[in-house]
Amino acid sequence: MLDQRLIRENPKLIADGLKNRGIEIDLEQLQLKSERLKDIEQQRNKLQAQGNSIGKEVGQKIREGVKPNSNEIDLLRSKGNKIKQKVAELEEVEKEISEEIKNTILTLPNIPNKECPIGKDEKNNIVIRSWGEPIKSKDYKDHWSIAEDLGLLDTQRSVRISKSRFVTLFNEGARLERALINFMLDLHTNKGYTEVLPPALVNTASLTASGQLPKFSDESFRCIEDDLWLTPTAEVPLTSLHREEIIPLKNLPIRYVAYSPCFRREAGSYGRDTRGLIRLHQFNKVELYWFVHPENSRKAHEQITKDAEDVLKALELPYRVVELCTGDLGFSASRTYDLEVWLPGAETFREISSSSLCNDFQARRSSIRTKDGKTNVLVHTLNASGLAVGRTMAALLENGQSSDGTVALPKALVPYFGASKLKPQSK
RNA sequence: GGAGAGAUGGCCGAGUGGUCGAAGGCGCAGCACUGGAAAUGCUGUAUAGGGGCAACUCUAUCGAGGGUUCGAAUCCCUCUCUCUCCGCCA
Repeated sequence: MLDQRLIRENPKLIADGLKNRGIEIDLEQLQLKSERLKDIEQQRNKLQAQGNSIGKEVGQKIREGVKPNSNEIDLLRSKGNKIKQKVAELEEVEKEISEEIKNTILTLPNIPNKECPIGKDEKNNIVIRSWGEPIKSKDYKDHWSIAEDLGLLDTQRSVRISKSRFVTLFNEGARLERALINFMLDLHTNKGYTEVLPPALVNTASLTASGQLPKFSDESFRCIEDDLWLTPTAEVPLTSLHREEIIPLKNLPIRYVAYSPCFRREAGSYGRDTRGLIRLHQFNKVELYWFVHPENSRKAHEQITKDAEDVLKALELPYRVVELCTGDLGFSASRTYDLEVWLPGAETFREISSSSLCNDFQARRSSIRTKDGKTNVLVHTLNASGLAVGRTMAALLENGQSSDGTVALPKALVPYFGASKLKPQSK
C-alpha cells in the first residue's frame, strides 16, 4: 500500500513510478479526495472538541449542585445534541470517502526503486551474473520424459484424483521431493534462519496484507464457507506472522525460512507448460522472508538473493541472475532479482526463484513497525524462494541425465536422498 | 456440533455513567546509590491521525460494529474471537 500522505504531498513521484510500470493513472482525483478527507477530519475534530467540553461542563455544574433538569443544563444539552448531529453527518461522508480512497490505494502496486531498470516487459530485464556451465546438447531429454521413464510421477492418475496441473510422485520421485525440502531447510537454518511451518489456509486479511488481494483473487483457491484461502506462497502467512506488531529494534533483522505447499489457480495460463513439473496448481516451495530496518533493506536484498543462489550452487545447477525491469515487477515488489536455472532438455533458462524487496509496501498494509528511538517506523520486507522444489527437481533431472537412462545427483543431496543416482526401476 | 465463561495498555489486573488513555503490580528504559552488580529509591514508558520550529496541543481507540446519553471501558443490540466441559476425531 502506498502512503496516503505521499499521495497528497507528492503525487507526481507516485505517478512517475507507476508510469514506469506501465500504469497510466490520474492521481489528481485521489489527491483531491485525500485532501477533502483531511479537511473533513479536521472539522469533525473541532466539533468533537466542543462537544467534549460541553459534556465536561454539564458534569461540573451538576457536581456543583445545579439541578439536572434546570434551564441551564437543558441549554447545554441541546447544544450538545446539535453538535452530535453535525458530527454524525460528517462521519458519514468521511467514512464513504475514506473507503473509496482505501479501495483505490489497495489496488495500486508498489513504486519501483530508483535502481530498478526502466522497461516495458521481460525483454528489458537485465542479466546481472551467471554461474556454472549450461549444457547445450540436442540429445538431452525433457524432465517429464525422464521422470516417466524412471517411474517418478504419474500425471494421468493425478487427473483422476483431482484435475490437470496436479502431479502425484512415486518412489524415488516422492523421496527426492522430500530430500530436497529437508536439504534446503537445513542449508538455510544453518545460516541462522528461523524455521517456520505455517498454516496452508489463510484468511482474507492475510492475503490483503501481502498484496495478493484485492486485485488477484482469481489466482488463489478459496474455501467460501470459512472465508479462507489456500496459500499461494508462504510469503502470505510469513508477512502476517507479525501483522499489527511493533517489533523491538533489537529483534531485527528477522529471517524466516518456511516450507509450504503452494496453491495457485494459474488462471489465464491455459496451454502454457502443460507437461511436467513447471506449472502446477499445487507445488512445494521453501521460502525465505526477512523483516529489516529500512536502512538495511538494500544490503538485505543482496544477501537474501545470495542465500537463494547458494541452494543452486550446492546442487551444482547452472543459473543466471536477472534483474527485472520496472514493467515486469510483481505487485508488491519495488525491486526484484529472478534466479533462472538452466534446463538443458528445454534448452532454456527457467525461473526457479524470485527475490524481491518490497520496501514498506507490505509493512504498511500489515502495520508492521519497529521502534526507532521515539518514533515508530514501518519495517521493510523481503522475500525469496529458496527454492521452488518442483522446478528444482526438474532441473536436477534434466541436468543430471545421461544416455544410459540414469540421473546423477549432486553430492550435497546424497545424505538426504540416500543414493547418488536415480536408476530405472526393474519391473 | 451442544453447553457455559470471557475479551481492558508489552504482560497481570482494577474499574459498572461524568474530571478515565484508564488505579495498582510486573516488565522495560533512564537517573541516583555501588568497585561492579543485586536490592532499593526517583522519573519515564500505548497506538493512529491532525496542528505547531518547538515545548506542547487537539481528536479517536478499553475485541469489532451499531444504539441510548449533554457525557460510555461502564447500559442495550449484533457480530467475531478465545477459553472450559461434552461429543467426534489424526
